[in-house]
Amino acid sequence: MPASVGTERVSKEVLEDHQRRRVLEAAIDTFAKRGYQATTIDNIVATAKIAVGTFYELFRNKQDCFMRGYEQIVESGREQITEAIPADGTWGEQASAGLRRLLELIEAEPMQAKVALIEVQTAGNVALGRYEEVLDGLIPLLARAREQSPFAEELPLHLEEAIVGGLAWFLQQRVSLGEVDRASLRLADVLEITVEPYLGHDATEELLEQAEA
Amino acid sequence: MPASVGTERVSKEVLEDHQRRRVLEAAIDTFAKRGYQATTIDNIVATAKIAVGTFYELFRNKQDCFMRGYEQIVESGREQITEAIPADGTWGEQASAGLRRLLELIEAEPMQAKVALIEVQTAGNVALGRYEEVLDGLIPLLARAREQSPFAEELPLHLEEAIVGGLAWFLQQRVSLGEVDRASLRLADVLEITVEPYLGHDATEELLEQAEA
Amino acid sequence: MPASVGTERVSKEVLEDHQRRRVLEAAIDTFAKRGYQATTIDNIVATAKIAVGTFYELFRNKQDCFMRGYEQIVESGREQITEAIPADGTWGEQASAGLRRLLELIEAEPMQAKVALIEVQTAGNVALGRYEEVLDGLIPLLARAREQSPFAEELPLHLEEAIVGGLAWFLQQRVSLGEVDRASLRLADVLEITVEPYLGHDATEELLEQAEA
Amino acid sequence: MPASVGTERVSKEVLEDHQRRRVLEAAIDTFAKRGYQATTIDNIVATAKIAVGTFYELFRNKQDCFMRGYEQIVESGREQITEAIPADGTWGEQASAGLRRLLELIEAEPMQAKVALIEVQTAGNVALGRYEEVLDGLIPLLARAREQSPFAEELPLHLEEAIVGGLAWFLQQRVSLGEVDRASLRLADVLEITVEPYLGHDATEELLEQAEA
DNA sequence: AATGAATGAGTCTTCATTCAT
DNA sequence: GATGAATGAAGACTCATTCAT
Repeated sequence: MPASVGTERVSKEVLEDHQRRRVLEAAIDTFAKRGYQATTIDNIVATAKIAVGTFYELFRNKQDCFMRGYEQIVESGREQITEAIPADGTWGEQASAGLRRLLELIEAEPMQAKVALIEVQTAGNVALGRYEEVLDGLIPLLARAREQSPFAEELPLHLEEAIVGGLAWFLQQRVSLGEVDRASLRLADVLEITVEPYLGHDATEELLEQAEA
Repeated sequence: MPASVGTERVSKEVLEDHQRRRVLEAAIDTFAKRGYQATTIDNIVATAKIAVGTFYELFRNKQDCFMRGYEQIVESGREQITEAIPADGTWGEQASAGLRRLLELIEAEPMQAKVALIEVQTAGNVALGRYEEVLDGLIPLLARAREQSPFAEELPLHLEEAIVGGLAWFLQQRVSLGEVDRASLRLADVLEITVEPYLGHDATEELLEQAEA
Repeated sequence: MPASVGTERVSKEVLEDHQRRRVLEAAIDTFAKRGYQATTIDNIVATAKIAVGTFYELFRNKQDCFMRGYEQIVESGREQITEAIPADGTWGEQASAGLRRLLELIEAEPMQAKVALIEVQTAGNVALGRYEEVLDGLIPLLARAREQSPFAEELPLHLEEAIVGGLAWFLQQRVSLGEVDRASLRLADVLEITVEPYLGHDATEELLEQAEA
Repeated sequence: MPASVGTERVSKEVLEDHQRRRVLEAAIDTFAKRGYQATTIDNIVATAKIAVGTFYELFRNKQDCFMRGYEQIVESGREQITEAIPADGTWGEQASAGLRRLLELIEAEPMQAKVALIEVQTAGNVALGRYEEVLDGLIPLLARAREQSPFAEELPLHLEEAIVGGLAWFLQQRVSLGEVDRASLRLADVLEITVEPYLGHDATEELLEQAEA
């Protein structure tokens, strides 16, 4: 009965995956509210309404749970941002669209944002290392702008690193203050941080007007 | 005997202060080596060669000990950097001199740097909040450059915030990789991140030549 | 439909019995490899390729499973040893044949030997009590030799108890070291422990020659 | 102040040792009453009237606690038995005196006897291994009798092993049934198991009369 | 003033057992 | 009849904090 077995197996894995996702949502909320260190397994299972044993069926331990939650946030964020980026746009248009979607995501899911931007730095060395990896992954995307930059010659060697750090810091500040609404978290500010160094003031203004149209 | 009592009290406080400083050094090393969360009171008192009771005589708890250590690092850093800044220089010269001293401090005391740049973010919300305050304290110092900037009109609203975040990120990366020597942690890179946005490429180059002369 | 029901019931019981036997083999292997305490129900069902629920259909709990495994080993051992004993031999010949078969069984099934001789002592008081019962069951078999012993008058009151303990200890040592091959586990040694006290040195030698012929 | 420091240190270690001994007594009682596996740290600390943390100050874990208890029993037993053995006696007289003292010890401290003879076999592989070592340590003491045995030529190769196992088994049975009084645990039986194989029936009888005189 | 032994609350983690499907 | 997901009780162990000396 290979077909039947196959179906069963798949549905089992799917079910487990589905539940893991559900529990991760609860876990992310808990991590966001209490902080990684202050969160206990009991807190998570109480929020997720599962038994302790079930938690350990789904995750190796608290660290594993956190990391999977982080990866889920990053992955889903990446997907949604990629979706928002027009394939045939200029670099500036793509950056603008992607960042706009990023801000929308933060506004829509501030808990996830808190975990992905703040708690990840407090969740031990593994998490911190992964966080650095994720941010470093943005560097090549930024670097592509150099080709089109009128100031290409003069751009600092570590510009991308500085921009990534600056953007992360800017967002982290807003998120930790709970200022995640459209009015506090403006595309203008974010474009000035990330795009203007490459394209200059005027081109950035134009992108902004385009985006708001 | 008010005078006598006064003297005793002062000398007692002075003594206690002196010991606290000594213990803080040990604590900072321990925090740097093991990470804030993994550090136990026992670890600290073992390194400092004091008794547990004495620790609680000097500090309210681990958090208090960490915060005082952090403040000590920040305070001593601020003093030494202030010392290095020429009172009669231009903003660029002052920034250059201050940052140069900062890099020297990081190279001289990598443990302190690790605590002040990395561990502070993992030591709970109080510490993280204070860290943000300290970084925000740099904003007005940077903002003073706007007056002298040829591009004053075009500078982004949140430029300072982005620069501070970018600088912190850049330094954090180097420190966490242990790359704190002169060759890895170059003044050129740091000036490009912090000064160039205000003064432009050429002026920054000049400052660099000046500094290396 | 009493006949039908009867048939069903019998066949059901037979089936269940068959499966239980199969599972017990897996359980015995697991107990031998991991030790009684370290063995979990999950270990057993994984080895036996059955579901947890099925395990509880077949056994009341881990203890019950172990005890049935132990009884199975003892029963099958008893049967095979009985088979090997010549009905018309002298006591010495019967003892020699039975012990020879015992050593062959240990060599053939070292896992079962480990469970029956070692793990049984660590599986709780019930198991230990049953183990003592089984060994005590050997006492009358040995005691039959008194009638034929030239030293009958002088034989110690508790000779059988001492012999049983001595034999068990000797075998336990070999099994726990994995020395269960013919060369390490010699009939000569075993006969000297069990038979010589009754029949003396020369008669035992003769039995040995007979056995090796 | 080296003397003072020295004194302090010694007294500290002595104190800790003293307490450990006190706790071990409680632990031995608990192990004897509930069995090794069923004994929890909480059981022990409740009986010893100490805090959990104190337990872990004194022992690495339950296993460590048990092993130290076992070693203490063995050591103290060895000392007292050695004391009881006349330096200038024949081997038979020494054996008789030593075994007599052993039986007295078992009667006086049945809890210790239970731990040293029974629970040790259920306390995991390390304990079982050490138990075997201790019993094996008796083999050379027994083997010394061969020199004086009239049947030296005919003695089985593994006689000592069998005697040790037989004696242990005999004692274990009595102890597990609680039959540890003089009437149940008779020197006569023990001498017949251990001495008679070497010296024969009559010499053993004589030793017994001597001992009871 | 300094010490460090003692405390016990708080967590993680395992695993026997149940029961809905 | 078989399955294995879910349960949660139970136990080991850590470590911040106190307090008698």
